[in-house]
Amino acid sequence: MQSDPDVPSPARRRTRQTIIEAAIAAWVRDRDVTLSEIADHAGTHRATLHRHFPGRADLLVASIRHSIGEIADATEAAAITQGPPVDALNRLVAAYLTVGDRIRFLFEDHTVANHPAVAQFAAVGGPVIDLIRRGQADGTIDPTVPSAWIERSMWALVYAASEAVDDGTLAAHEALPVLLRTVSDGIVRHPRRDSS
Amino acid sequence: MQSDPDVPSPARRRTRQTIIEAAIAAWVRDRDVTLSEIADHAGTHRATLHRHFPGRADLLVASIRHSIGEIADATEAAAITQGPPVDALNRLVAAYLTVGDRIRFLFEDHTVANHPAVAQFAAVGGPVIDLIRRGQADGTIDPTVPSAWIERSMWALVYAASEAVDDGTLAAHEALPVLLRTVSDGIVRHPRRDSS
DNA sequence: GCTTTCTGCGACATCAATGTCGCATATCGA
DNA sequence: TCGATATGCGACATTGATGTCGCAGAAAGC
Repeated sequence: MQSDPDVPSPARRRTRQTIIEAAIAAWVRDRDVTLSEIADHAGTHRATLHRHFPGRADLLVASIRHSIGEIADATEAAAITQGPPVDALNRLVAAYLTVGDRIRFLFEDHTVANHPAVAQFAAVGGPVIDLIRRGQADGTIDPTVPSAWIERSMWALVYAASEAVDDGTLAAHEALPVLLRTVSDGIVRHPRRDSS
Repeated sequence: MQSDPDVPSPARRRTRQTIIEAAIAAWVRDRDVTLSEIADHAGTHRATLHRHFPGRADLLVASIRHSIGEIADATEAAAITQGPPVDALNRLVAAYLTVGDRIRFLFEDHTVANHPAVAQFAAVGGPVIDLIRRGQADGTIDPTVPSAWIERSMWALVYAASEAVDDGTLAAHEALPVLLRTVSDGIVRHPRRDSS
């Protein structure tokens, strides 16, 4: 009855999403998980997984795209073109932390991070670099270091914070303030000029 | 003839070290390299590799121990129990950066990072936590965030800097100053109180 | 020089993950 | 209720990495 061959049935879409979700969760914990284990974790059968994703590579690409989409949505919601750069940056970091597991999935491993599908991610990074440069121009963000490094260090700290929450090093409620503090001001205090 | 069965021949030790070195270098780039490729990269034969390390797991453990040893040596050389905490911390970060590739090897992948052989690493981390607490006690290091998080964020930024040098985002000569700057002061500048 | 040791080389078996298929059953949508 | 679709299930072949072995040649040590 193919009402529209391009639009898969709702049921099919649901299992597809379930599998992707399970794959990301499993891959964050262990890059070497078996497709069987992913299928189990998704509450489905390995054969079904193969029906949705012919090969491991296909599932990987789908998971990457899904993650990038969510990170892009979060970035979008942070409205980083609005308001003072530092405020925007705080919103951005907070947004990143909410999708910390996706970020870890994308950058935990070079095989994934260097995947062609992640290259598309540069499109998401553009506005962020613009934001950083804007802050550097008005002096509110450190102009003495490359903007690319600022972006990189942000990612690194968000990554670390997300991981710290997962393994219990940080409590969920303290992660954001602690992260913002470290990103903004580092770890050294200068009592003479600023004792806060 | 066995002059001493516990002391392997010099030649044997050399190839062993060569293989370990090649393994770390290869694993940093790609967690899924074949033992054949590692052997090739070491300029030896796969069978020889198996003579030194019966299985992949053995080579992994040896590589982990080797890396931990070098990181421990670097930490030792930083003399972090000496002098003002902030100075010691700067020396420590600089020392970490010199062994950045080992650090990336150990923490790039959960399979390695959670390996029992890495647990021994807690022994290396003890003095670092002491250092951080010392700085928090005298007010030169941010006392408002957990010391474990400070240590974690240091690792994360060293990791990122080492990676940035490797992929060309940072030039080798600028990596250390940029890293120290970010670790110490974060990325936000506060013109009213400190315009440097 | 000679003996010991280590390495190069290639063959072989093994094993786990992957990918494919056919059929029965359950579930969804009209 | 009925037809189409999606899934569960298990069997099968394939493939690539791994680990083992024996032998011959090179290198190191005395």
